[in-house]
Amino acid sequence: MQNYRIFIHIIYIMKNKTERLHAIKELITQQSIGNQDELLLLLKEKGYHLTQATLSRDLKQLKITKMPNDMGEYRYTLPHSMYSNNKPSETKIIGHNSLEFSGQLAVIKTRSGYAGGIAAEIDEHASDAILGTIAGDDTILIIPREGFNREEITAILSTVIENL
Amino acid sequence: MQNYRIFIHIIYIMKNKTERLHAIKELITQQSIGNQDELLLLLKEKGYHLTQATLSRDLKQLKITKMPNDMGEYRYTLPHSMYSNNKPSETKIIGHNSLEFSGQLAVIKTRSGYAGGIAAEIDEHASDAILGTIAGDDTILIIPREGFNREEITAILSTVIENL
DNA sequence: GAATAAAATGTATAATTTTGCAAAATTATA
DNA sequence: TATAATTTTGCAAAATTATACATTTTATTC
Repeated sequence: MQNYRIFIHIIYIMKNKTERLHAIKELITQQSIGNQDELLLLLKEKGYHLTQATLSRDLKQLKITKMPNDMGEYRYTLPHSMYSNNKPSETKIIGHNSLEFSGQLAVIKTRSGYAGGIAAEIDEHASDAILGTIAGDDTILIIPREGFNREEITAILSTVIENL
Repeated sequence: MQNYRIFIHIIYIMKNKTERLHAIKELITQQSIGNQDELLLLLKEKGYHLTQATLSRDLKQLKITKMPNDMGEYRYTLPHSMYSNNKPSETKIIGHNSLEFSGQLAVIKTRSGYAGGIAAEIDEHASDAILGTIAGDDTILIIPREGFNREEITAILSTVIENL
C-alpha cells in the first residue's frame, strides 16, 4: 500500500507538461528521430507516460516538424536549427564584466569607460570566432561568426578577458 | 492532326520537373497551403499534372515541411524562410574594407578611424535596403531591412563603398 | 470544500503523407 | 538509331499524423 502511494507521487512529478516539453526538445536535439512512435518510446523510457495523440499536440505546440535531411530521411527537428544548440541565456560574470546572449548576438557590460579597450582586445585575439564588436562606454556588442555556438563564444571570450 | 502536335508540345514544356519545383516554391510562399491536395489543385490550375505521391516527393526534395503557425494551423513553409535565400557567408573584400554576414546582420571592417565616415555614406546612399548602421572605430554594424537578401545587400554596399 | 470553468489527455478514427513496386519517360551510350 | 541505364511517375497500400469527442485533471471562484 505504501509502495502504491509512492508510485502515484512519482507519476505526479513526472507528469508536468512543461517538463515533458523540455524532455521532448532535448531528445529531438540529441537523437535522430524519424517518427512519433519512436519518440514516444524514448519518452516512456524516461518515465513519461503519454499517447501518440498527446505527443502530436506537444510537437505542434513546440513547432517541431519532420524535415527531410540530406540523406533523404525524415527527421524531427526544432525550428530555426541555426541557434537550436543554444541553451537559454544566463548572465555570466567574467572578472568585472558580464556576458549574456540574445539571439545570435552577445553583449558584454564592463565598468564605465572600459568597453573600448576590452573590445579592442577581443578584436585582436578572437577574430576567428567574432565577426566584429562595437563598443560604447560600458557596453560591447559582439557579433559572432556563423557556425559558432554560445558555448564556444563564451569560452573564447572568457579566455580573452581573463588574460587582460 | 496539326493541333495534336501542338498539344504535345505544350505538355512537354509544362512537364519539366525543375519548372514544377519552382512553381511549387512560388505557390508555397505566396499562398497559405495546409495540405498536399490543396497544393495539388493549385498546381493543376497552373497546368501541372501530377499525383499526390509525386508531390510528396517534390516537397521532400525541396525540404518543404508542414509547420504549425501561430494560429495553430498547419501550413507548408520553405525551410528557415527568413534566410533561405542566403548562401553561407564568406568574407568579401571591397577596397580596403571587408564585408561579412552573420544571421540577419552584416559587418564591415574598415581601416582604423574610417568606420564613422563610411557608415555615414551608407546611411545616405543605401537607406532603402539598410535600416540603420552603427559604427565604432573600425567596425560598422549594418542592419538590413527585411526582405533584402545577402546578395542584394552586398551589391548595394559594394556600389556605395566603391563610389567613395 | 463544492461548484464551475479551463486545460490536458486518451480513445478511436479520420485525414494526410510516405513508400514499394512496376511502368513510363528521359537520358546516355554503343 | 537501337539499347541500356537512369530518372520520374502513378497506383495502391502501408505508415504516420491530426483531430473530434468524451473523460479526467487542474485551476478558479464562491
